Amino acid sequence: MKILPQDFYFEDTITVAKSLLGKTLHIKTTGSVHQARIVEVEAYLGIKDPACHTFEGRRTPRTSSMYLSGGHSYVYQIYGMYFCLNVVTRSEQHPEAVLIRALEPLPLAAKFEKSQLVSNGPGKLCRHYEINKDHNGLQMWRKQSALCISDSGFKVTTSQIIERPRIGVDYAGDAALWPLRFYLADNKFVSRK
DNA sequence: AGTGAGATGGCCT
DNA sequence: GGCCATCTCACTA
Repeated sequence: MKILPQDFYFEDTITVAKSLLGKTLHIKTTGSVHQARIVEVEAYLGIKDPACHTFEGRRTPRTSSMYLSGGHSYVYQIYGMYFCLNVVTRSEQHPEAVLIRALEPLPLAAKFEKSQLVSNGPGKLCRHYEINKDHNGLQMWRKQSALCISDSGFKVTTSQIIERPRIGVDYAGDAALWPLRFYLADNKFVSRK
């Protein structure tokens, strides 16, 4: 299994976001290892992005891991009951990240069942895979981390990537319209059509 | 199908 | 005190 090296995450955030589509997320929980394909992401562009937690250089305890180098995880709690998983991009001087919005569980069962729609949303996937505050600030380029990402050879072409405005950021004015949500066309596990 | 509200609590001002 | 990068269920039609 080819773990993505840390410098994979040093590129510009939109490039990393698109490149993460089709990659495999490995989640180690107590006793078991899960794998899932990344099928939907969103880019958050740091200090000049009103939708981003680090807009205008905001730096708080919650967002401190966004100021780590690319390849670290950034997990935060939202609405008191959900967690969201991000992968930090670029360098310490550029607190940007990619939100993982949906996963396709692997291996895929022979028959698609609705009950398997457990990871088609940023909060749902963290709930299902038990990703929480303990998974904040991990080095995702190391295979011994509880979270890491590999390239399993799944091919994604540019024409398969749908670009849409991000979800749930209406407070961000114009930025709410920026096409920074990316997902795989025709994938059943994407959070919304 | 589409809309609206409630759950629920840490974080930031 | 108010805001949330969400999810689910109830209700309308």
